[in-house]
Amino acid sequence: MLKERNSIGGSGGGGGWVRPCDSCRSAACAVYCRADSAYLCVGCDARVHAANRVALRHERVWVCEACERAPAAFTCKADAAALCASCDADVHAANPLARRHHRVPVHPIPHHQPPPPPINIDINNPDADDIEEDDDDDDDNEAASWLFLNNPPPPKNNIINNNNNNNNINNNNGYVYGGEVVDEYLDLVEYNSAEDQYNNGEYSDHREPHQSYDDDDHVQYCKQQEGSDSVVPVQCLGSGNENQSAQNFQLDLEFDGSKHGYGYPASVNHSVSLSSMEAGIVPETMMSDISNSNTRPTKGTIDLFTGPALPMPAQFCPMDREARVLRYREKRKTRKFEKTIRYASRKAYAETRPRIKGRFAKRSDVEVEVDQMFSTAAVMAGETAGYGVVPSF
DNA sequence: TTTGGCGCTGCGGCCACAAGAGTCC
DNA sequence: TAGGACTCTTGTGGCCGCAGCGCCA
Repeated sequence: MLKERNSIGGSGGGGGWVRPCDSCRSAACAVYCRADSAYLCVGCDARVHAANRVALRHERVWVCEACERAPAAFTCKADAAALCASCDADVHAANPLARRHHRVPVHPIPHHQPPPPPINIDINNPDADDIEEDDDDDDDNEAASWLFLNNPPPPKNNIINNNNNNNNINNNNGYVYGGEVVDEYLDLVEYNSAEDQYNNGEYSDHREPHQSYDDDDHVQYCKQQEGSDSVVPVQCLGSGNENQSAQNFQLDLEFDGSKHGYGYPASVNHSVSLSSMEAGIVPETMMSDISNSNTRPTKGTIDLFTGPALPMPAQFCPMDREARVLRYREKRKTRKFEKTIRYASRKAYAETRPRIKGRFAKRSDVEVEVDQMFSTAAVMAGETAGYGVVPSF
């Protein structure tokens, strides 16, 4: 299993090349082995460090996700990224918001396992050592949950207190996002990153094999959760409300369109105000493509109940996942946060439309007649000029 | 230390209507 | 099956109201 890696476009990184794996020389490196002083791809890392017990104990860290050339030194929770010292300085000196990001020194990847390390959650034993031993570990696991999106988030972020009877609100004021939680510290970038990860199916296998479950397992999981006195996972909101639990879980699955084998995952309409942002204009000719290629459910809704659940492959082959990761990275590089104008003609019309206190106002008859006169004159002029088509904006 | 007032900032809703999308015949 | 008529939905920008926050007395 590969670690989800969100590279951040720090000025300290990039440069157009990625350090290749020191072993195979073909794949991009993913981890840095301090003992070997070697940069390895995931495949070679697994192969090399599974060779013997000594190698098994090699201390490894992730390669910086921004420059992908140096070992990571810090983990930024808000960016959900492991960065080297240089990229960390560059990225987090960019603006005051970035400076507020909570960063912790990156911890080495523990005893060799297919990264990321699984977080064993013993529901019935919250005090188990597998979860957290202290606050530091708690923070680390939280960071890991962001960094290693393949993992389920640790209970801290994913729980609510039964006694508080809070629905869809966790203790950290995070936002529940399809069973995951979007941290309050996350700005638009992170939010969109998470969205893109969903859209790209990056969350497809965010559960470890032993933690992946089907509906029956989920029911069992919820029952276990509900049997717990202290914590209840977000997926199992409302004790005794199996329908709610099932819906939440179904929501989670719907986000993970890859499991269904859909060409596109279930799209979710996220309303983000971009009024202050520069607008990029999408040529209207593209709209037909967009409309045809992405059938959307009703605005603000997720199609949860239409049709039976499709069979889901439990695992993707490594090549498939690698391709998906590459596709995601490409998409991330070209991602734009500007407001996208889908219909330039509508924009032009809206700008010329009469307003009253900012609201669109009805056009008076005089204005309509004037418009008709102008349009007629324009058509006439176009005909005399030999043009039979009135161009759209 | 607490409370109330004030200013600033950001977000969401509202409006009309052309154009796209879908349905029916 | 193609195409016209019809209905429904979407998207567009600027202003206002409101909530949240910080500052000060």
